[in-house]
Amino acid sequence: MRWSQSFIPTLRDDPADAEAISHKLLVRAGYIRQLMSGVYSLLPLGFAVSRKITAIVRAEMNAIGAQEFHLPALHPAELWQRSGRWELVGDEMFRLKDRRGADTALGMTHEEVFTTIASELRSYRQLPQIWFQLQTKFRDEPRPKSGLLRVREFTMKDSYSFDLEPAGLDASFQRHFQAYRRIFSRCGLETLAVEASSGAMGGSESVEFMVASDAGEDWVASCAACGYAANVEKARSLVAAAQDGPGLAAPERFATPGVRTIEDLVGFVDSPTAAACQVKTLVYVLDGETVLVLLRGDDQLVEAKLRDATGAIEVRPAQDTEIRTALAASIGSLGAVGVSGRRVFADESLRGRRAMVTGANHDGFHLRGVAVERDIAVSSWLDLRLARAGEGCPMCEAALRVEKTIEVGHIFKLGTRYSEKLGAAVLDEAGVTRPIVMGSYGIGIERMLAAVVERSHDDAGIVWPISVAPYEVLITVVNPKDAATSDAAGALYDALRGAGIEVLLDDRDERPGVKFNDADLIGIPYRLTVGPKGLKEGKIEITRRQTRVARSVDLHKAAASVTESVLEERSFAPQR
RNA sequence: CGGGCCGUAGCGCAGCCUGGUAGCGCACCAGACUGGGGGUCUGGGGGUCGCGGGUUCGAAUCCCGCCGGCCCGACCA
Repeated sequence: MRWSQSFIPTLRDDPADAEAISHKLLVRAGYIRQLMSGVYSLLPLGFAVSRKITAIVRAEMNAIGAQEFHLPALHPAELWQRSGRWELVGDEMFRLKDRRGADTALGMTHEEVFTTIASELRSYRQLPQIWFQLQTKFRDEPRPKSGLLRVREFTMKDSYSFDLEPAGLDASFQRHFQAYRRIFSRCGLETLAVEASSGAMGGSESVEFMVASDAGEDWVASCAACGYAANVEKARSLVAAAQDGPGLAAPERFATPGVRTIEDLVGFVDSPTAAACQVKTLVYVLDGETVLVLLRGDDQLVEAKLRDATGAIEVRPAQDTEIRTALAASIGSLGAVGVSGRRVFADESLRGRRAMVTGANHDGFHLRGVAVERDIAVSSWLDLRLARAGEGCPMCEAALRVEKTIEVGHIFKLGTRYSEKLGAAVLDEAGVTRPIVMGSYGIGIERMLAAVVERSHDDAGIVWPISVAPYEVLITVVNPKDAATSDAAGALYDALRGAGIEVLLDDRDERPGVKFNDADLIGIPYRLTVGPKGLKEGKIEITRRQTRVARSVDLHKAAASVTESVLEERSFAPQR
């Protein structure tokens, strides 16, 4: 492609309010433009990268025997009502009515539609199956942000496995795990595979593929010693057992005027108390039922853990009036001592603790000398707390690291939830009807694109790995008005294209500096500089974008030399 | 959904407080010079000032409502 005839609108200024670096760079370098909140156009360069990524995804999915489909984005409500998710997913689904008033929705995922098709499977002998598609998903995110990292419309590679037995699902899951590893690695992304919460998707087990980045929104706890890694929504950790004093025979009420928070109580003049010796009492509403959630004063609740442990669908903090109704006190003086007739979920770290301080359910008063097991009617002991860096790995006790990450892939073992509801079953060897055991697997294509940029850029712009670069080689024509330069560059361009190399020819009538800066910005791996200076010696320059180191080569050897380098670098992609 | 900020040329912004002919930089068009890291000069084109209503002789500016965008929080498959 000749740059002078293409649409590559680079900018000199950063776009306003672009937070993530990938967002800034992709806009400035002319890869994407925003249309509305969380909705982006891919410009020719952006779409070229997207095609590179999807080609890799396709190849690796084909390699595990998956078959490609293309399903509708527009879904009838009835399908989602049958799976029970019409209500469940709430505002996150874009809903519309057709001209007859029928409810429809834009698909946010495709379990329902694929399962409907899978209901045509009749025999266990047709299993296993792996089906996939590259399709647009719509999710009405409450807060789109960070450019392509969190959007409302995006391309997803989603696949679904269909097996007779859980053991078969395990195998399909493993194949996806390996395929995902190869996909991310071929795209130049180092990923961490972590245990994750399955959330509203349901199912028994799930693994997320995470790319370490400050632009991400997920926190992951990991152990360098044994390899344990989990999303903090799921991560367990070991905390040192607290050594409480002997405590009191019974809880004792004391006045704490003006104390509203754990911090206030820590600094309370009359009777200061470390946060670790307080019981934090939270009031939550689980599917309409008001419950108490107890944590150590210095711990934070992970709502996903509460949701997973209780199986609740809607989990939210209680409102002030609901709290008053439940405990007859306000935030700041809440406690669970003496509470009955209400479920109380306590974090494991409170087990056996004595001499604790907690609210007295009377504004301005707290209780001390509370022995949790003696004084509080705990319904269930659960792991509910947020794991923190430095705490012990649950597998090997080494110190955990906690880092911010971008989720680029997520694989789920679904089981029979969808197949049972939507009637996808086969006859087994004994002639017995059995629901198909399913898995579902997703990769966000544009999010991957942004993640690569987050991980691979420098002060001057993007640095694409050759596997996903929009072009492999950029030829910078220093002075297109110089006939010798223009001819030499044109000949080089033709030669490289003839050799199957993807080349962009920067033949714009711009100053050299403009072209060099744009070249760095858009990030193509190899840049060939063709100009009068070098040509006088019969030379051109080859510059690697990554290192920005240039070497001079003879003009007549250049095409062969660059072709060799590109082919060699292409082959670095890990093979199966 | 709560808190904050912002909508003026393709992009980045000033003007608004204190109402009176709509501006600047970059980009764009024409021409000239120039040509190895965002060059110089000359001349030009481009605006329902987010939308609607109100106040006023007169509104980008003041008032009300709405819409859109961004950031923080909540939420999130």
